Amino acid sequence: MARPSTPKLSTRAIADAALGLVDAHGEFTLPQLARKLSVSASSLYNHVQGKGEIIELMRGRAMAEIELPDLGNVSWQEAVRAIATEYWASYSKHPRLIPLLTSHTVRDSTTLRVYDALAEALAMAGIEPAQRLQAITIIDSFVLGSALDAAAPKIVWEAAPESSNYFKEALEAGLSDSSRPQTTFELGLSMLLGALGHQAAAGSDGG
Amino acid sequence: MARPSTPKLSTRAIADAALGLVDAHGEFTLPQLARKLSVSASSLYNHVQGKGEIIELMRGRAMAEIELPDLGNVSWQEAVRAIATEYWASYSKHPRLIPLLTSHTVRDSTTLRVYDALAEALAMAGIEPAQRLQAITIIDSFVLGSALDAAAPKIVWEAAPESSNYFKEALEAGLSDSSRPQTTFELGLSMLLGALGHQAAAGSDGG
DNA sequence: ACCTGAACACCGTTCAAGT
DNA sequence: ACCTGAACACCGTTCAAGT
Repeated sequence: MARPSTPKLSTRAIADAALGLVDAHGEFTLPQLARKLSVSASSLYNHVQGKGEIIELMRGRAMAEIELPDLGNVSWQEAVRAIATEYWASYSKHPRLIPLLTSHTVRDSTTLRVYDALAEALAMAGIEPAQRLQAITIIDSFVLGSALDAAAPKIVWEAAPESSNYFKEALEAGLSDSSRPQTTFELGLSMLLGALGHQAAAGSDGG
Repeated sequence: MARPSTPKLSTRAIADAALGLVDAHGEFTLPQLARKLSVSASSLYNHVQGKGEIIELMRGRAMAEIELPDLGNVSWQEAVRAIATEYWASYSKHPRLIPLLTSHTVRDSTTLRVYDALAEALAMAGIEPAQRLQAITIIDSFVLGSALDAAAPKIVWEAAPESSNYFKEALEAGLSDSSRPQTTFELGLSMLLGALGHQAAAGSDGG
């Protein structure tokens, strides 16, 4: 019963099973993963270099869900908005995956195509290369931070007995809404888009 | 040689030693930490509940470096800018700590006072409680994401052989500058502050 | 090529024993 | 109260052995 005629494992199956564990428990170990796949832990090494590669496979699975807009049909602002929102949503579907991703360098092509699309939309807006990199970085930071913020069993929204009234009344006013993460993300994104619009307009005036 | 007359350990010493390991290696183990403190691993448990508490102690050490502005002397926008910049800077001093923090709930009072100060500055601007919580969340997300972005041996700035020209020329235009993370953060923060200013003005008009 | 089981060095945590 | 060393269950990874 050493080598089966049809393989029991594949990188796809490994990634999906691992993602299931992370969604459920916030972490995963190779013995857990192997058990879930009805296989021994050492078998995983026939398909994968180690635990790190499994994390990169999960990133790919999450990013694969992103559908990019057709850049020919919409304004650049709508394009950037759509890309950023898809990006945020795919992170938010697997919030507990994010902490695992942040300590790893990315080289995943599925992720890079999102940056490509962003760059193209910003170029459409007439934003010059140097400002374009800054804009991408700012949007990326906000998306990642927002997804993290939505992910973490958050601070602030639970315990602040000795806090100022300014903070407490803000908490009380904002708590109950379950769609808060989404609407807050969209508001912040609109702020950035508005500012990028001004910058693009000023650039085409002056330069 | 069991109990020394003067204790060899303290939570402060443990946190500082752990922070040194994380800064240097991006992670830490209890045996490593114990060795650095010339102590056995089990001794740590006389001062600390476990590894998780050590992470929280490190968060406190990082946040303790934040100096909050005197809110009486500056405009609310300058106050928010100063708070957010200090916050970002203290994360950025220990970039490799961030991934460890993101999977933990916060209850650290040193961190909460930063939110208090932010809330007060936004209240000064006349921003109502519900919008105040959104504004705090947006700023927090951007600060955290920007620090992470500056931390990670980043994607994008290395490998994109098959990328679009729009993206490549942005990369080429932006790479060489070593102060890029700081200036990009400040630009994004200004974008958000401008939008918050509009919102505050509109609120005081209408309401 | 692909799975197994034994083995290795390591980890976080507990606990009786010492002063 | 505070440190030690032995012990436990667990982890990631390697590798010879099987088909």
